[in-house]
Amino acid sequence: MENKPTQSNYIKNIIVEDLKTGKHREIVTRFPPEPNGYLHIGHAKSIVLNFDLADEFNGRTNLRFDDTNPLKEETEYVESIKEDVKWLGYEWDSLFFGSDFFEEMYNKAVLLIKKGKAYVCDLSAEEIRTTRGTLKEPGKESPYRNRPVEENLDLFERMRRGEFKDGEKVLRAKIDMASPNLNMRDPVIYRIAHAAHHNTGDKWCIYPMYDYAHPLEDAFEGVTHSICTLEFEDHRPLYDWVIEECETECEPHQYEFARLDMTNTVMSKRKLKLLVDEKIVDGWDDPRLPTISGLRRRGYTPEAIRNFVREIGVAKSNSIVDARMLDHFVREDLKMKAPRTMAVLRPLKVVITNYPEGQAEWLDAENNPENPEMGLRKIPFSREIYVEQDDFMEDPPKKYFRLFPGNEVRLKHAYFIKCNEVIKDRDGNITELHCTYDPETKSGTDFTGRKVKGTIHWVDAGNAVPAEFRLYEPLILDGEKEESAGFLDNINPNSLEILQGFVEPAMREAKPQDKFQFFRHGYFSVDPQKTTGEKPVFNRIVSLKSSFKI
RNA sequence: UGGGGCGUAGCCAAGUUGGUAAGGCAACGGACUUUGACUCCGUCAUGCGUUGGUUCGAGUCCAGCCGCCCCAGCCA
Repeated sequence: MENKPTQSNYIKNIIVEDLKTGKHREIVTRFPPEPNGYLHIGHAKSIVLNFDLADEFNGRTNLRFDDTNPLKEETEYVESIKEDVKWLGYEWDSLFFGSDFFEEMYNKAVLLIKKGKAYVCDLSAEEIRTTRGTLKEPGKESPYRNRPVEENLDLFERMRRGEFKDGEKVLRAKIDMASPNLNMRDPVIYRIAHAAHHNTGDKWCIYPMYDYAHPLEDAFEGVTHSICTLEFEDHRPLYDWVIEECETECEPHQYEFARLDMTNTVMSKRKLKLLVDEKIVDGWDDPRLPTISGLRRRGYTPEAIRNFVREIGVAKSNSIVDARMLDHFVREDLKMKAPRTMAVLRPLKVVITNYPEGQAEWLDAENNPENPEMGLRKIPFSREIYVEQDDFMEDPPKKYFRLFPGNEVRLKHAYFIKCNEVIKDRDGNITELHCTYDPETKSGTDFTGRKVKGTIHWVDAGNAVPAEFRLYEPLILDGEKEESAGFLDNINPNSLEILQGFVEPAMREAKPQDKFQFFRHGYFSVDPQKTTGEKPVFNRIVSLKSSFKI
C-alpha cells in the first residue's frame, strides 16, 4: 500500500504523545461496525483513519462486529462489510465479534453487582424513561436501586436463565440519577431479548447494551485508542466508568471525530434505505449512492477513496465536504492507469467523400500518452465514421473550434477533415455531414503544413461496437441540506442519463470493472450488472474537467 | 449558568511551549497541448465568530458575548 504521509490531526498528536511518554508501546485500534447495514464512504473515513493510524505507528487494527442487538443484525451484513473493508485495501489483524465476549461481559456484570455498582430493576421501559428526568431536571432513583447484592445476583442469574419475559427486568449501573449527563443516570446495561442471535443462536436471552459492551470489547481486545464519532462524546464518562469499575486489565480510551458529510448526496442509513425502498435508486449498489458497493460499481477505486479520505482530514467540527473533491482523487488515480479510447456517446455520421469506398486502414493509437508503457493499439478508419453531435455546430459562436461548415479539424490519431456539406431530414434535423480529408495530414507523419485549433474523437462506422453509456449527476441538487424526508424534494430528476452510442472494436474485450478514459469525455467503468455479451454498458465515473463554455 | 462539543478563505484543514496564518479542493488569469484534458506558472485570509484584557508581540493565554451541533432508546 502506498504510504503518503497523512496530515496531522489531533488523534495522531495524542498517539505520538502516548508513545513518547510510554503510556503505550503498541497502538491498537479497531473498526467496529454493527452488522445491520451496508458500509458507505462515511465508514470508509473511519476505516482509513483506524487502519492508517495503527499502520503509521506499527500497531494493529482489528475488525470487530459490534453485534449486541440480535433484533437488527444479520450475517449477510457481516459478509458484505468484510468484503468492503478488504476491497478498500485493508487487512485486519484479528476478527472479533462483540458476541465473542458475552461470557466475560456477564462475569464483569456480576462483579459490578457484587461491588454494589449495578442492580436489577423491575421498572418498565416507560417508567425508566419518566424517572430519568429531563435535560434540566434530575431523575428519580428507582425503588429497586438498593436491592441487596444477593438478591441482585439471584435475579440477574435468573434473567440469564430465561425466567423473565422481554422488558420485565433490566440490569442497571448504579451511578447518579442527578448527573447533568443523562448517560450517567443509572443507564441500562443489560436487557432481556428472547431472540436468536446471528452468532450465538439461542445461547443468550440477555444482551449487553452498547455503553457497557463497547468499552469492555475494547479492553478485552487490548485496544488502546477507541475512535468513534462526535455524538458519543457524552458517553465517554460512562465508557471510563465501565473501564474503571470493571477493573479491566487494559484501559482503552475513547476519542471522537466528526463523521463525514458530503454535498449533493445522502449519508444516513435511514435516508439511504428510503431511496432504496422507494425505488428512487436501483438497490444498495446503485452507482449514484455513496455506499462502498455503489462507489465500486460506479468505478471509483480504493486508492482514490483512501486518498480522498486522507486529504479531508480528521477534526471535531461538523463539516460538509465538497463532493468534487472525491472526483479530483479518482481523476488523479485513473490518469496513469486507465487506457484512453474513443467513444461516441451521441453519434453523428460523417461521410468522407474523397476517401475511396471499400478502403480501410488500421491506424496506430497510443493507449495512454501520460503513460507510454501502456503501448499502442490499432484502430480502423474508413469512409464512414461517427463523431459526437456536440462537435458540430452549423452556426457556431466565436471560439468554437470544432466542426462547422468550412472548418477543418483534426480527427484524433487520423487525418484533418473539412466540413463541406450538412445533410438534413425533412424536419431540418442534421442527419449526416459530408467532409473531405487531406491524406497529407495523417497522424504520425509530422505534417506541419497548417494547424487546426480543434481535435475531435470518432469511431469507424463499419467496425463500431454499439454500447450503452450511463451518465451520472449528483443525486441531490444544490441547496439547503433538508432534514427528515424533506430531502426527497431535492432529488435530482436527471441523476441518471442513458445513452446509446459506439465504442472502438477493441472494447469488445472489456471486462466488468475495467476502466477507461473515453477521449474528451471522462473516466468510465464497465458495469458488472448491466453488461451483456451483446452490448457493453459503461458507467461514467467522472467527467473530465473542462474550461469550454459557449 | 442543564451537560458535552465546535467556530481559521467559497469547501475541507494544519497551526506541540504566544514570535508575525501550511496544504488540498474549487475558482480565476497565463504558458503548453493531436484530449477546451493533463502538466507548468501565477492570483486567491493585514486575517483566525465577536468584543475587550494580558503582553514588546495573541489564531494560540484570560473574561464576556454571538452562532451552530449533540444528549431525555430496554438502538449503535
